[in-house]
Formats: sequence, structure tokens, C-alpha cells
Amino acid sequence: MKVSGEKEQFASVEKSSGKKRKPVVSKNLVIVESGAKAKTIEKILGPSFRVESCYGHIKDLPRKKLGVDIEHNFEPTYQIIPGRGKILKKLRALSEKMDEIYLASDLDREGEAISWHLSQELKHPKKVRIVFNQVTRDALKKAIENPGEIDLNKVDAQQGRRVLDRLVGYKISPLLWKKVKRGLSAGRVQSVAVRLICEREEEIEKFSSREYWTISAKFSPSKRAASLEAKLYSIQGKKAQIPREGQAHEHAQRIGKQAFQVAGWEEKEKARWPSPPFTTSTLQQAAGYRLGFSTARTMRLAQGLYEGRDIGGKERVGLITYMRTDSIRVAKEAQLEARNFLKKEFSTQFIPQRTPIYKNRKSSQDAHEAIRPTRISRTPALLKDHLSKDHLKLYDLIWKRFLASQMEKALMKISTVDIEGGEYVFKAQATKIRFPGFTAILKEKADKESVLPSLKVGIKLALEEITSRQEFTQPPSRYTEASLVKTLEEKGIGRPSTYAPTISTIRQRQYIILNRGVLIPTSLARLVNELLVENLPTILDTEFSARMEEGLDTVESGKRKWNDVVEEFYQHFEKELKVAESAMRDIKKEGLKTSKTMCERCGGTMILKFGRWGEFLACSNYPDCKNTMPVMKKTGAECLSPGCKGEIIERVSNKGKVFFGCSRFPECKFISAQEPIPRKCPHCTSPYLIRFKDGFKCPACRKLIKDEIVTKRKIGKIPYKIIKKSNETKIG
DNA sequence: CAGTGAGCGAGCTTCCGCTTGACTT
Repeated sequence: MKVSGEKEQFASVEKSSGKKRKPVVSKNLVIVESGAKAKTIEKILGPSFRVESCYGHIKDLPRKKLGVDIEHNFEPTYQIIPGRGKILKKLRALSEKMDEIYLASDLDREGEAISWHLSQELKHPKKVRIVFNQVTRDALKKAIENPGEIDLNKVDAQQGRRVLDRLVGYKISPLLWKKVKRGLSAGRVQSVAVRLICEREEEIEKFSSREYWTISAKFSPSKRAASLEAKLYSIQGKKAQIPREGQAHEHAQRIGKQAFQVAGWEEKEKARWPSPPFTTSTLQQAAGYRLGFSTARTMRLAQGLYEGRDIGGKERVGLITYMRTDSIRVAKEAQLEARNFLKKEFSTQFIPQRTPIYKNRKSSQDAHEAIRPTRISRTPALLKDHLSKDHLKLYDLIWKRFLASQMEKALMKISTVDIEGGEYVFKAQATKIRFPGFTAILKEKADKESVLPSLKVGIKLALEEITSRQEFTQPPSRYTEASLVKTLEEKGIGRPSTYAPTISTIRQRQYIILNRGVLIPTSLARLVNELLVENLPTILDTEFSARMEEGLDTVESGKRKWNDVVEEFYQHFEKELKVAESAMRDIKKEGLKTSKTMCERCGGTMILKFGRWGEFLACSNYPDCKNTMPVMKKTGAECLSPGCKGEIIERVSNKGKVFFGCSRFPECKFISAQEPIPRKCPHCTSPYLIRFKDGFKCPACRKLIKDEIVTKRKIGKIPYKIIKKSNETKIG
């Protein structure tokens, strides 16, 4: 049944594409990893080649078992991945009719393993391996004319990677089920990601905010001229540091009595070069910061652009190159196209003399090009009616970044003025664009121009206003998806295809919650992280992945056997694991003594435990006493619901998002997304405010409350402004 | 951006890295 169904579908594919092709029967089969790539290549190669996709890995270790024989050289047991049998069947049937099979999976480590697996499963006498790292006519021609064999050292490096990851994941996870909670997980990538997030949180908690003051002033060369604003830079030749309010006022008093003049005037030229085109990681970062997209959303949209849209009635056409890449390399053909486009649409001024060459980082496997539009002439404006809003936004980002990367550098003029009066030096700086270069495309906010009046050294300046402002040092910021991906990539942890899935895994495991795009570790994560760092420090080391890569490199170059590299690692790991099995605290029994709450039923103490629905308080006398209580994180704010005497509690939805609800739920259903700050609204009766921009907003009357108190005084005849924060808004 | 939540302690869970639709609301 199944087979005949497949054949029918198969025939229809041949029929539909057969019309466009000459009626020649294909004699050669080319197998690639991606479906969209297969279509593109088939068009280029013509009728004597049939191009099919295997859709990634076809064989892997079994999911329910370890699948690694530790006693016998870590011999892995592979199986056809459940659900992939159909594809394999199709490839087998097809290969029987062919003269030659070209294994054309990606040229990286995983790609080599895929070819090896395909080679094992397709019993065909003539199989060759071909590689290319860009989908262009020339590259394909060269690849087909120079077939080779599967690089078994590369395959072995992949096996080493696979086995090591399996051992780490499938040995540590069960330990966590036993000690903490069922369903938990640990792994080389996810556990380090969680560690980074946890350690950032610790830094934030340890951080104590310090108050300091800054002083600025307005000066003017004459009564008619526009004034310029400058910041106090130094006092008595030392960099200005003003920790207290009183000192700020003292300095302001003295500043008010000085006669000021221009002590220095400098103009410097500075060049700015464009960024290289996108990789997966930088695309995810830019889309996160600029468009507010999650990594998952970015990848979904990029996949859509890669697969193509129906534009202008004709067939589907891929709009961007492959979106999972660690390379910034660009095909020569595309660079030439960009230059021609610039010549037509801009002027030659914007074309750099030398075509830029962007160099990859060492760790890049360079199996694909950078992410770029397939045709630079397909401008975002032209595609406007064919793409969804989000697809267009992402395409616009990719298109501009690529074109900019092929453009001339920008030239800026930076002018600096030093204004001196007695022991005080003020500084002002302005940037002017002399030649926009690539910025003509990007129009970044950072490129805002500012102007300083032309001044000569020695000119006297009148002091028009002084301002003192209270500031607080800020704690390090929490990770966003984008900044986490950046850090992971820098440390060589994870690959382009896994950044987004890793984030959703640690979220599913309830290790992190998402609050307005910011990643916050749960107490479960902090507990698990503490247990793992303490007991299995080798794996939790942020440098572990980098060391693994070094080991795999020696396998790839043929210097070492993969089993030996795994063995060396495992001997050490096994020891740590053995100790951990007995030494690791048993949280399932002990719980965490974080609260001092008494049990209402038996007088025992309530301890924190981790259940299926998250954290809860349980009686320490379990199983004799089965009393439980929800964990309440108080915000200190009263419930806004009329007549309700409840309090507002911080909670987490089962999708992992923070929200704020009434402690009297389910009787009171009050709910809010924003954290309530327990401060009465000065305009109405609301018992709390919510944060908004730099200040607050009232949830009841919607009025804005600025978190600034401005006091106006005078120093002699000069206006003096004092700006203070009204309350503690140190943490944003 | 998005627009939210309920009664738990067992259930057979878990890794990373290649690929995509198939499910729901």
C-alpha cells in the first residue's frame, strides 16, 4: 500500500518537472541535505541529473537507549531515524535506476557523516562524494568534475562528537531525575547556557548600586550665537568624579564664578567600515535587537525566504541563501552583481576600489556562504506586495546588510572642543558625516549628526546654565536571546542549527522564564546549576566545548583515533560521575530550606520542592504530612480590583512568562503583565504604579509620572538646575 | 513583542546536530 502510494506521488513529480525538461531520462543522482537546495541545483545541472534531498541525518543513535558500548571502544549502534525510512526507500528505489550517485551533502563534519550513512544504506556500485560551498554554476561544475571519496577522518570526528554528547546528556540527565525532578536534562550545550544565565543573575544580585553626579553646562560665544552644551570632564587635571550631592553643589558654585574660554579645538577624520554580511548568529542578534524577533521567529521567517515565495506568477524562487551558516564568505558572482547594482543605482563613489574580503573566524566550518539575497536586484521595494510584513522586514535587514557590506567606508569628521575655566575643563564632541558610504543604505540611529560651532582657541565663552544630575551605576544586564547566542558563538558552544532550539529546550525544562525578551533563571535552574557545577565541573566549564573541538581536530587530521579522544575524556568524566551519584544532595528528599514558613497542619517546616507544575512548598514531614502551599513572591503592592484586600503576587504562566496576579486567586481574578511598584499615584487612588520608560505610569488613570525632580536655583545670575531621581529606579 | 492561571511529590523522562512540515489555538 505505502509503496504504491509513494510511486504515484513520485511519478507525478517526474511528470510535472518532466515538461520543463527535455525528455531525457536522468542518469545520475545527486543527493543534498536541503529540499530547496535540491530544486535550485536541479535547474542548474539540467536533464541528465536528478537531484534529491535526504533532509538531514538519516541515521542516529537510538533515542530510548544509550546506544554506546562503553566497554568496547565506545562502539555506537546506529539506527535509521524513525520517520526517515520513507525518504530512504525513495532514494534506494531511485538509485537503482541510475548510473552514478553523487553524495553531495554539506562539506562540514555533519555533512560528511550524512554521506557516510547514505553510502552504507544505498547499495550502488558507483558512488562518489562531491563538495561545494556555494550554489553557483561554476562551483557545481567544478565539484562534479572533481569527485572524491568520503573523508573517514571527518566522519570519525563527527562520531566522536556524537558519542561524547550522548554520554554527557544520557549520563547526567538521569542523575537529575533521581536527585531533583523527573524530566530534567543536562548537556554540553544547554547546561553551559543555563550556567551563563545563572551566573549573570548572581552578578546582578551581588551588585550594589552607587550614586554619582554629573555636571554639564551651556556656553555661548556671543549673545546671538547658538549655545553649546558641554560636559564637565576634569577638575584640577583629574577626571571628574563626584560621588555626593553636596560636592556637586560646591563645584557648581565655583564653576559659576569662573571665566571660560576655548582651550582646545580639534578636528579628526575617522573612517567607519561596514559590518560583514550575516551569519545565523548575527542575523538572530540583529533581528532581535532591531525588530524584536525571537530566535525561533527569525529562523522560521528566514526559512520562508530561503524556500521562496511566488513572486510575479512564475515559479517559486529562493530569495536568500541558506540561513544556517557560520560563514561570512560571499560568492564572487554575488559581489560582482552588487558592484553592478551600485554602479546603476548609486554612483561609483560608493563602490570600494578593492572588492572586500571578509575573513571567517577560525572555528567556521564554512559549508555555506553568508546569508545574503540571491539577487541584489530584488530590492525590498520590489517584493513589497509579495511578502508578509515580517518576511519583508527580515528581508530588508538582510538585503541592506549585504549591500552595505559591499560598499565604500564612511568618513566622519569628529570635532572636539575643550572649554576651560580655572580648574575646570568641559568637553563637547560632535560628529559630522563627510562621506556617507555604506551608511547611505543603513541610516542607523547612531549616525545622527551633531554640529559644533566653529571656534578658535582663546575665544571667551559666556556661561549660560549649569546642570547637576544624579546618576546611579547600573548592574550588568540580563541576557536576551540575542546576547546569549552571541556569547555561545564566541565560546564555540552550539551550532547555527541549534541556537534557537537550545533556547526553547531550556525554557521547556523550566530553567528559564522570559520576561519582556529577557532571560531569567528559575530557582530550579539555579539549584541544578549549583549541583552540576559543584559535582561535574569538567562538563560545566565554559571552555569544555572549545577543548572538545581541539580533540576533534586531531581526529580530523588523522593524528588520533576518535575512540581515544572519547576515552580520555570519559575516564575523567566517569570518576566525577561516580562521586556525584553519592555526593550530590538529594533534593527530592531534602527539598530546599529557603522559607521559614511553618506547616499549618503539623507544625513542621515548609520546604521548597520541584513538582510537575513548578515549585511548591511541601511539609518536611512528608509522607506523614502531605500539606502543600504555593510559593508566593510578594511584590508589596495591594490588589487593584475594587474592594479586594488581596496582594499582588509574581507568578509564572505555564508557557514560562512572568505575570502578576492577585493572591486571592481564584476568588479574585485580577491580573497584570507589568510589575506593580508599590507607590501611590499622585493623581488618583491607585495603590501602585508600573514602570514606563524612565519613569512610571499609573495603571488606573494612565498618567505618566516622571522619575525626576527638577529643582531650579541660581548661582549669581546663572540658572542652576538640579535633577534628582525621585525614588529607587536603579534596576530597569 | 503579547495579552497570561491552578492544585503537584510516580508514570520511563534525557543529549547535539542535520533537516522540515504536522499538529493544534
